[in-house]
Amino acid sequence: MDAPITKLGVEQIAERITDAVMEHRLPPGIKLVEEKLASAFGVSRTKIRQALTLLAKEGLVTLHPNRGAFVTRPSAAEARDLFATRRLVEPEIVRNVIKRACPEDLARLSAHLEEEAEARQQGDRRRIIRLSGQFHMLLARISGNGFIEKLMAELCPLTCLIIALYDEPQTPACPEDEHREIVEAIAQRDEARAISLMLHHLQHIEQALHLDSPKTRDIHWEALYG
Amino acid sequence: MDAPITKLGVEQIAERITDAVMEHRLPPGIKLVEEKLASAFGVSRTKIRQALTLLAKEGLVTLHPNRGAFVTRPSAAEARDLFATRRLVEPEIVRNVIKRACPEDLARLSAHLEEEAEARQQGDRRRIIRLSGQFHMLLARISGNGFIEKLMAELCPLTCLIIALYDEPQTPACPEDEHREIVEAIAQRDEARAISLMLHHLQHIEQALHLDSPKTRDIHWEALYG
DNA sequence: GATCCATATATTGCATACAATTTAAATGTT
DNA sequence: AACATTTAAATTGTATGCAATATATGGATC
Repeated sequence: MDAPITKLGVEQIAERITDAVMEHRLPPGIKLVEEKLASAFGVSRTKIRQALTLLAKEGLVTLHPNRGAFVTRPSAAEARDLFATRRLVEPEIVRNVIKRACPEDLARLSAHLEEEAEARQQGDRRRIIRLSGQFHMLLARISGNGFIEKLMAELCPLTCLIIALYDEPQTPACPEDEHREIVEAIAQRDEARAISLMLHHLQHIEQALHLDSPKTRDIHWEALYG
Repeated sequence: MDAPITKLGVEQIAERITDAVMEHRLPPGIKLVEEKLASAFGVSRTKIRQALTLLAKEGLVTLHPNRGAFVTRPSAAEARDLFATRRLVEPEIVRNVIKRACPEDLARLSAHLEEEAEARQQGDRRRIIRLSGQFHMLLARISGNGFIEKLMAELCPLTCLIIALYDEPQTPACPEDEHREIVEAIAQRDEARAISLMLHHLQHIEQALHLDSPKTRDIHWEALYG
């Protein structure tokens, strides 16, 4: 992907691949050939292999024995389970954020909203999608529960994947400024409102998906290298 | 550990180690030397390494760069976060189990209770601890949400680890027959009662811990090979 | 032209070898 | 004896090589 200043660790490789998936640069179903990744990242296959097993554990990648690693294509059922989980967990995140957020945390949230606004103005759809996911990951981090943070760090990239599969091609990534409203409610310590906004936000994302129509969306190979 | 009939896969190795941790055969803080594990499982270090990175991602193992892999010693704060997460997730599991459990599932739960009773009668404390954890993992599996199942598959072994660190040495693993009561309430489709029992159950486990006294419990090396 | 089979290529799975680093032991000094 | 310093052993981190498997290619047959 680009020239390695210093040798990348397994985690960093996994993170790079995750970012690529979140930005829809790696579409669901695409095969990840170890050798290609190895030369791309300037490391040996051994490390790539470790990164891929990590990503497989996260569910972002699916391993087919003797056949290789593929970016996961979540089923509609899995998509529903994912949103059910997020509806369960994210209200708790909001509660804890309201309890524990210090001024610096709120500043970080504001800064993130700015980034999102910027990406939206520039029409940088890929960055919008990634940042939308990372907003929820940031909230999870601020909430202070490492287990929930880790869970969200898995669910958000998967959500991006689901959007890639089931969303209408040119839908605006995250409906408008719902993130900003959530942050405002948090800043005002209005728990009920913040939770309600969060749940509606999740509902909007899920409703925008076509989880019923099993459109076998294929990979646009030509667009990949266009 | 024992003779490999067929070559073990990475996740099987991770599973074996997880079981050993759940049964308190591998105490928190102990070092896992790659070479030792490799010869024990009859595979090369490459595979062990992959298994360890997996376990590290789960949090069951902590990787110190250039120094090796150690069974995690969860802090009191992490223990509290873990139980907070379980209190959030397990009621949802109970709800879904009541919704979706078919007769075979209930039979499986009964069978598990029998196993637990047997282990308790035999005074096999290690098996009791492992089975107690696996009861919750079984519920999670029956609940049908893969993400929650995976989460519980991480939290339960960690709970065993926390018990090893913070529980009084000879406390009865899981307080009596609370599992049986939960299963009964589930079988009767009594959601409110089942959730209440589950929450009390978790509370009992957590209350039995001494999360305040930071007793630096060391490893009893002599007992390990006694 | 489609289907089957054989061969060749590409890719994965795994163990091993070696360099880098840490830990333990040995030696010397105060 | 306690402490610092050097030397040796053990262990991790990484790349590479080779066998096993899967995929692709190229006829041969119908």
